[in-house]
Amino acid sequence: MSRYNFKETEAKWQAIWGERRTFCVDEQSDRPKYYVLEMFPYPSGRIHMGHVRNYTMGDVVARYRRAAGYNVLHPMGWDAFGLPAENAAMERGVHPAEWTYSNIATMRGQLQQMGLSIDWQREIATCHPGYYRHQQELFLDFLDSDLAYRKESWVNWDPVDQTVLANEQVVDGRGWRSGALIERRKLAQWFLRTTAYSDDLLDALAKLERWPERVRLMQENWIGRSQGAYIRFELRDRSSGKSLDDRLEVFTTRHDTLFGMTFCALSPHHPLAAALAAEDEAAAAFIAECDRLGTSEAAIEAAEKTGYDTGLAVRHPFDTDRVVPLYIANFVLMEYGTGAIFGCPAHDQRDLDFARKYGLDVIPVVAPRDVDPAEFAVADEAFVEDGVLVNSSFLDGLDVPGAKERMAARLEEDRIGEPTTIYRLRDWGISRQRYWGCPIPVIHCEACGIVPVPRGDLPVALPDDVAFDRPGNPLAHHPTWKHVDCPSCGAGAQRETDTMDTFVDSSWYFARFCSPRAERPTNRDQVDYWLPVDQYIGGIEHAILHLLYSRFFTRAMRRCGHVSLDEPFAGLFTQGMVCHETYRDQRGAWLFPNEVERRDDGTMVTISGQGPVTVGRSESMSKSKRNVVDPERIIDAYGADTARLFMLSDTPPERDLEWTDAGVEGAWRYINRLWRMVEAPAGPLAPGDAAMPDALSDAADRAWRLVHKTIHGVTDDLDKFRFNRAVARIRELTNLVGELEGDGDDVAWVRRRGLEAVVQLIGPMMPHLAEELWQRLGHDTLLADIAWPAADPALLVEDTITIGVQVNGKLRGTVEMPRDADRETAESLALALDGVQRAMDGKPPRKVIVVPNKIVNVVV
RNA sequence: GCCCGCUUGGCGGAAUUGGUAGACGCAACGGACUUAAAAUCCGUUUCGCUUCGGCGAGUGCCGGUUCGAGUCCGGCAGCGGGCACCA
Repeated sequence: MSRYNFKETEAKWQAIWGERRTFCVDEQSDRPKYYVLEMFPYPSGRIHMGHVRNYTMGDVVARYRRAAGYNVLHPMGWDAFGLPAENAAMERGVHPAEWTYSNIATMRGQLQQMGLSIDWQREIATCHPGYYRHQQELFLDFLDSDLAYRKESWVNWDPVDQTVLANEQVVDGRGWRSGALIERRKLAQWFLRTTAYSDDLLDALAKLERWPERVRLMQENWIGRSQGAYIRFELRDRSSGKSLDDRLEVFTTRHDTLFGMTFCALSPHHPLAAALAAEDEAAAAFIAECDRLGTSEAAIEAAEKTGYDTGLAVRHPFDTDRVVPLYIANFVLMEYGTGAIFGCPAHDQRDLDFARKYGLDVIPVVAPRDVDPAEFAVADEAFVEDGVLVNSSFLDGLDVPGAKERMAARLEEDRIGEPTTIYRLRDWGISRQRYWGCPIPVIHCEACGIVPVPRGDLPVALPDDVAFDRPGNPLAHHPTWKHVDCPSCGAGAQRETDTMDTFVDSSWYFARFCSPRAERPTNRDQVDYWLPVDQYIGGIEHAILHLLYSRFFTRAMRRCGHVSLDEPFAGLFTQGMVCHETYRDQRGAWLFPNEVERRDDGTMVTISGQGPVTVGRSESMSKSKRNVVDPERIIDAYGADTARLFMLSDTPPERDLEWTDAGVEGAWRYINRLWRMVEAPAGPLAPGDAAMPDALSDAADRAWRLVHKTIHGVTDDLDKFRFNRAVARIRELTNLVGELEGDGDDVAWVRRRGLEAVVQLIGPMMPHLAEELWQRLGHDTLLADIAWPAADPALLVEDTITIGVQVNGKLRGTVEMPRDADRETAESLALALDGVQRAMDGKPPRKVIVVPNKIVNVVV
């Protein structure tokens, strides 16, 4: 018997699929369409295990749907713009384009080695002018539709590198590369009006039934629609008591607690705070201190709450003798509401922490129902639940919702406020002061203002001759690129040098795949045929931003006539990460898994010097911790099918997967076992065209029934993304078929049919091995072109079943009985069991619960 | 800090709608084959006790609902994802 040669076999079938164009799409098909898409990769250099997992899952879905009778679109492309290319340029002097295209070439080869059923004719790269020129057209459409606009906003500015930094690039208030203290700066930036669709993006979540509930929840919270009220307060100078002209407008969701207000606070970026800082050095210093936290909401909210007393006072609108101090506080966000709040420490934990720190009053105005209001006090924990309003004048005695309503009405009556709905969602800032991105196609003219680039002049292409030897945006430094004549008046003008956020690139690539070479961004016939994506697969880390931006983009594209639908992804699956143990040497330096080995006594040592190795817990594979395994090495050593099977076995796809050598070996052993079962079966196989024998022995019948149960179960599992269970079921069937003994016609027939079923069912997971075995079983049609097997419903139900018998809820035995036996039969069979009698200890049954075909529970 | 998840044997996990906890795989141990090793095949394997018939405990922790809870409810802990310029 020949050994399974995976190298030869995998190359052979990849060549055959390629020659026959097996996976190239045909829109003329009369089959129903099915669009399966995995999140396209960033071309970082080489594929990693996360890619292998993602694309294996997608390929299983694509191949399964194809077999199940669908016209499947399964494309691949490259999310090719972004910072790492510029970092490579700076660090190694290689041009971003060269670096990117060379990475793409490498990674394309690696993906092709995986044997994915991808239509490579549709490949796109977002850094290619053939892609981004259409993105520029979309931008111009959005500009025309008032969905794109320019405004000033705050950024993290690195004064040394002369660039804007992402929050993750700001470490302890300093730039990651330069080490310079970062500043907050206001910069004119381009925005997309995501908030135009706040309500729609929120309400439409309910219709995304094939999305994970938690993703919908996260998006709901992200959009953050809340009902509340604006309230305008009179401001006074605290020392003079004089009333000021300016009013302070706050937003609150707890207007019911207005009588518990003991202070007000401004965001450090509130215009009033800026005005105060202009005349008050201490205020300016405080604001500067707040700015050092950067723009990250996480950093701001996790920081200790601090404030600066402005010396101004706020007058209570209904208790007019009361004035409370006005602070500037680091935890008030300018981006949310009005950038100013009133503080009610008794009923908000953050306000309470702040009040305790600055010695402010705490006045409870909502008391729990079961407590005497006179006795009720707030200590370290704010009372945030519903209760009865107290100390609140015209609100006393109401519950929280009632008080909100009454207060809202009163605010409107007195014209000092009104109820409102606000959102946490902000417009999407897409400006990046970087080279390697899609140029924003506008021109700044001194006379005409902002002038869109005429559509006939698109694309606005990136210049190739750029230098990264000085700080700042290379496009801005380029000697000629930005100098153009104004399309409107012809005078000298300047191109916009900002490029787009790479999230823009990935917000419509799924639409471009439908007609990747079209002259316009989309071809309406094609997108109408293929969209929505039936199954989208990617990491949970994209649960909010990428998916929300894509949902927004689809709506915006619809408004501009490029697509006919709102929701791009009908089904979504979010996969877990791939993890590995971490290793460090004596000096604490991280080690790659292939630098260490396990000794017989179980301890780990370095291969080079046999030095001691500390094993850390398993974490998501990352270059920085070196706990990575290169997929190419696994594919070289064991083949793509082994890597694919391992990715699907054992761990449910939504959970994190632990990469282990032992698991890989297990997958490899199974492949060889299947190979042997076909190459050297334990007994004869019936001819391929043999008819079913008239009678089956018990063993053959049992195996034949399992074939059908497995087909049924695996089909259901694949529909529900339970790949690990599907693998387990196929292994069970493999075991039983392998155990079949004898050379009778019935056994020989079931043996053949069993093997064929195993090969067909494992096909989407291990396509190369399956094609090879299918051929060796005597078929001359590609397995990839064979219809998915169907289970015979008659073989799925058993005549006798075994159920558990409990006494007082504890299992005391099992009993076999005919399926759908009546209660009396079940009860008497159950009571007759030795273990049951023993457990009953002579006591009469008080009650016998019989759940047909499930369980009998005797209560004594 | 806020939002969202996850937690079952030595390990990855299975368990339909609340109905026999541990399928399938890994590892370990015992055996067969072999001059030997690898590979392969067979067997054992939740833990504790056991007179070997069984008995008791057990799904992160505490409590509740139920004839019956891994599954439902309340509280807690640990770990992870996201927090708007990484992709």
